[in-house]
Amino acid sequence: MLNDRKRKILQIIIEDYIETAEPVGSRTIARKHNLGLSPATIRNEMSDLELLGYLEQPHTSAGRVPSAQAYRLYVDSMKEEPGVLTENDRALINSWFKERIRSMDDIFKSTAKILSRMTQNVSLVLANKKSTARFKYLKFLPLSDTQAILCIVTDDGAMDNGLIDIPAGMSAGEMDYLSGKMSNLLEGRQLTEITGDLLQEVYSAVSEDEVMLASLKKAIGKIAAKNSEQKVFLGGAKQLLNQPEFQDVGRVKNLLGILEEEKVVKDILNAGDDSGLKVTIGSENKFTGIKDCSMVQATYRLNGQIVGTMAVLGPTRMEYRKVIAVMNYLHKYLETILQEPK
Amino acid sequence: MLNDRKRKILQIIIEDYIETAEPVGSRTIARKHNLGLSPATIRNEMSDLELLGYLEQPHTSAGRVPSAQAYRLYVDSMKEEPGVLTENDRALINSWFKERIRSMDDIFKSTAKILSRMTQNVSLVLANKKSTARFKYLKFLPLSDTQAILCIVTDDGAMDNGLIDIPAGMSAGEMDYLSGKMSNLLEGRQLTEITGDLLQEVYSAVSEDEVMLASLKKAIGKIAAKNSEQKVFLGGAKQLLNQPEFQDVGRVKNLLGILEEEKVVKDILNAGDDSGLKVTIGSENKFTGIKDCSMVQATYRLNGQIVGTMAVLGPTRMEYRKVIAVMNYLHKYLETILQEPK
DNA sequence: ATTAGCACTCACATTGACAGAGTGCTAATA
DNA sequence: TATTAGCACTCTGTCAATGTGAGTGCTAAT
Repeated sequence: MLNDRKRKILQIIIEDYIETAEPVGSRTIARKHNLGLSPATIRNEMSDLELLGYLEQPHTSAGRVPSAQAYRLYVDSMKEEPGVLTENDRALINSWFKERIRSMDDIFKSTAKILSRMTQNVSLVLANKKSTARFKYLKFLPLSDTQAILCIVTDDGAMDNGLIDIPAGMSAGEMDYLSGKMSNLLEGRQLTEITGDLLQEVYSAVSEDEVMLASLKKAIGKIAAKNSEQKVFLGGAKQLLNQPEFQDVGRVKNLLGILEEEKVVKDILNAGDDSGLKVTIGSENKFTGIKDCSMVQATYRLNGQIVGTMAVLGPTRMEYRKVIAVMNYLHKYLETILQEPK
Repeated sequence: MLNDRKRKILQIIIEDYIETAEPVGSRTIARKHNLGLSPATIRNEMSDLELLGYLEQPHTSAGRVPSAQAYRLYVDSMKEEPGVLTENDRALINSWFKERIRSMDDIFKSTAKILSRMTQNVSLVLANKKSTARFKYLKFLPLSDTQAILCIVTDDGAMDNGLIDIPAGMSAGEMDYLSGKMSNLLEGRQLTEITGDLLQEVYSAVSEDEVMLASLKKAIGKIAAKNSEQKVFLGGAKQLLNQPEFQDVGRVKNLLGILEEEKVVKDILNAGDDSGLKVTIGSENKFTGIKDCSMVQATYRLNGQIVGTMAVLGPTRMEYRKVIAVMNYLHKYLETILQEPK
């Protein structure tokens, strides 16, 4: 469809525009790149490219600007030769992570930070906690005469707890007996499975106290909810202001408003649960408010399970090559980190 | 020091400027407020006020703008008649909280949101988790042949856990014995007290396994660290852009940069651990980067313990009256909410 | 003590001229 | 037939000149 020369010129325009944020003119191209072509020829080609929908003109007698369609082509053709990070950048990432990972949360926080730092754009990281951990056993730890702590241990070694009411005067022995029985009956179930009905069934097989049942239900519900919680980490909102397209305060306000709504951010990130890297350009985005932005998004998994999603959000004029390279590297890096049990 | 008329005029200027963000001129004052004074007289008074340091002139032949000193006076004189929220606003706050409080975190999140909504400024909320809870008992829950879960229960009913290594083949009975002994020896201690030395001492009284001791140390350290963690909640960064003083992108960038550095925000909020409400105006702020802003800050407590700090940060031209009213109300409201155990 | 009047200052908006960068078209050229 | 030189034209951004409006300070009159 596009001959080599057109393709070459288009690429030059895109990369030039990405770099300078200024409409690119024929003369500039001829001067900067040694194509052996006069500005006039280039003009003709550009005219064609505009007709084909790859270029746009902000106004007569301005240079030209790549269209969403052009970026699409650019990004797609990049898939074959993805571009690599410099040794320097990789070292930076490695050392950054080495220094500050203490908890799971730190991993996500660092990811957000690095993404925004290296790409000069906003980063969004969604930590998925939709756990598929299976129930292993539960235990009651006495607290006072009428209260105890419910501990739930899952097969991935995590545990959680909640406060429950117990019949006054229940002995430690009784509690152990109860928990042992229940553990046997519930072992291997998904945590989310242990809802009202199943719990009721199991419980009534071993005890009759209604108060305790009710508080057990409540506590387990809370734990299950917490375990399927999704957490959002943002980074680099301020980088936005370095981008010329966000010199307009209205636009910044718009985007900041979106980023502040945690629910919206979650929706955006959850939408892209595809495999691998996904680039959405301009109006390809389905969410109002970011239709004039581009987003590069990747989902990372552990043993097939989705652990989280990371994304870079910025103007359509984005350094796709660099962004994709960073994401690819981070992606691989994180999967190895997550492999080691923390 | 200031006679009544000067005081009155100064107040008018301050409130007018807070409302319009435009330098206030003598003629405007005469027109808007029925003082029975001609512009010329007002001009003379304004001239005096400028000499006294209460007013500033952006340039000759512009109106005048209140100085930090003027705001100081304004805020101080407000202490006597603090200003109250409208019934409407109070209802708004009440219903907001009623709807979304499920966990402790929700309280802080909501606080941040409301503060920024109602004041049109950035809000910062610091949740203090510097717990003074005392150790109650610990328990080991077997996980595998070489690992167990350490549960630590404190006297406030909270509990925490961590993974530890155990000597291969340790029986449940042995674990119970060990935990019982240690619990007895440690009961009543502050969590942070149980550092290396004390733990070592207690542990060596009951067992000799070095591997287990090491991993115990690590796990308890982690738990103690987590319990003294402080969490920051922000709200309304986008409101900033509605303020005329933040039409300048550079200034926004500056402030956003600060807000993104969690550590800096913590420092700022921790600095004001005074009692009650604290207003810092302009250069009264000790932190570079917000020296051209004002901050209203309140610390809330529960049984004398500091639970958190909330603050509103904005331009020196801030609706102090409203902000203070909101903070006062929230402050009281939160203390009653926090009273009820969650 | 207050005020009317006046000269003066400064920011800001408007206008017009002009340079710079770019385009499209046509005719000449390889 | 593809390329290019040349030219007229268009649009933006900048700069200087100018006028307007809001405000001040001072002086003299009330």
